[in-house]
Amino acid sequence: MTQSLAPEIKDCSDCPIRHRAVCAKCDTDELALLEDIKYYRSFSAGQTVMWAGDRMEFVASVVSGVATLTQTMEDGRRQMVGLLLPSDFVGRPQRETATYTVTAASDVVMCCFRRKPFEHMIANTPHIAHRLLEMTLDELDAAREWMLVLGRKTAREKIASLLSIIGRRIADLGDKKAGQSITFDLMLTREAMADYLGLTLETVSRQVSALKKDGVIVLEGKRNITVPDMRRLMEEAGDDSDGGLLF
Amino acid sequence: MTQSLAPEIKDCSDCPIRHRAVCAKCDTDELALLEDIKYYRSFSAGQTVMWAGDRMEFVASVVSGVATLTQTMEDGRRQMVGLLLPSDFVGRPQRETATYTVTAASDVVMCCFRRKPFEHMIANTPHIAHRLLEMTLDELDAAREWMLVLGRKTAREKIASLLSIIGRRIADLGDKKAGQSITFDLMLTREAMADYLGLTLETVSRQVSALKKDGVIVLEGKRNITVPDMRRLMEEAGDDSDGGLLF
DNA sequence: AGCTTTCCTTGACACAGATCAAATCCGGGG
DNA sequence: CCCCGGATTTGATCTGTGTCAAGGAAAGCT
Repeated sequence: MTQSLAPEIKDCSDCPIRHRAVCAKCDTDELALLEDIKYYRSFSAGQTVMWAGDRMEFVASVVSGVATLTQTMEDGRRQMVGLLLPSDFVGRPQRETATYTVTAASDVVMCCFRRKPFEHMIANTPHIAHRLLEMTLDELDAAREWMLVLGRKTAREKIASLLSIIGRRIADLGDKKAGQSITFDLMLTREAMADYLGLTLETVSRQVSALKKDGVIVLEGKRNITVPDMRRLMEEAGDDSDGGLLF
Repeated sequence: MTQSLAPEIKDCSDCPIRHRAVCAKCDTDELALLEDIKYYRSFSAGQTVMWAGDRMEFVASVVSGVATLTQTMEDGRRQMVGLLLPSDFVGRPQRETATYTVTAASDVVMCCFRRKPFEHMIANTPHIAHRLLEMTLDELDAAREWMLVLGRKTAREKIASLLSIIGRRIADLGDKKAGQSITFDLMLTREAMADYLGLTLETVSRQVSALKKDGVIVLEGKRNITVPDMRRLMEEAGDDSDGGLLF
């Protein structure tokens, strides 16, 4: 539960997210400036990275692992509002306090930037500002896709949507195509899935079982998932199946 | 139903959204450049501004009126994913085709920029790029707040949340404080409200009636709403009532 | 090994909100 | 002033998902 596990990465040129993170467009000189204000931190599964309302000392990129953004109501109802995979950006420049609670869903390594110097760099480094805008627009699109899931899809479609999205992002660099078989580890508990989908964990469990029974997915243990036919999964998600060509 | 109604605004210095829109930070010279690539368009209530999948010829700011962003599933289920009030930005730079359908909920005037030249300006005008980033981050926060509404709130809380958000934005420049009485026109049909909230229009109607019966709101006609006590409304919305100081 | 804890599954039942169906309201056109 | 069509309200019933409850399985600790 301590914050240990010194990561092996030292140099940006070795970094696994070098070409997708907020620094993607930076040239060598700009990277050198970033190196000055960056430091790595590791979090173990379950650990809270940042509490909503806390003063935000840094912004960061997820290097490895999965983290979640959640919002909680006074009576305890909880909704996940963001799922952070490697290369995703955490924190909002220009804001003093965190709006959401950030939690490590698995062991996580983050590349942190001290907030003030990073804000300064945004103002002076168009490559960073533009990349951040691009990433924020992508997140906004993802959030809007999720609003459709939350507002209009059935429980079964919600589960299929979640698996489909995670599957696509995980198999991302593995250049898979729709229709092929994909295997991945789902790094979320049933409860976290429920929080993402606006369901109860019981309903999540039942629907996962149902998708398994119907052969849409194959489970090995509780978390390792194989999708024999991605197109089938996307149909179950209620997505336009023509969308299979995208991503 | 035609696209007419030439707006009276000609010059940016007269513009009602001058200090809140994407151009808020521009200086005189930059505004002059924007004037060259801008033109006004009017849309009457119900008219579609842009279809999802269409080629996007322009991006725009809403000058007056209310527009909606919606997403539709193959079987017709519909979810609103954005509510565009004056000063909000429409369209995504760097993207050829529209992702969402944009519809005028009331009569709307937009300040449109031809897309290509505008993208060029973003690249060369930090004031615009930064303001756009800021606005996009705000929209992302709004989308995430909405995910909590869609995922975890009851029908009554959803209605109260919608009224609370619209009320706050409308009474925005009218420097109202929490606890004061606010009156405004709700420019949405019950169906549009339902699409925003992930409900059916019947449920919307019932819950609006219930809030009225309980004195949380007062109706004059179908659309004109008075909120005697904003704090009460926010409690009904399930929001932390301390949040009443913000906005 | 046995114990504890955490996560997951499954079943029985309740209820919020959906669905189906009618009636009513209201503004605009003739 | 009456008629028409869309928007809204209201009622009756149905159903998907939540809630409550009871086990089961895997993983870590002593």
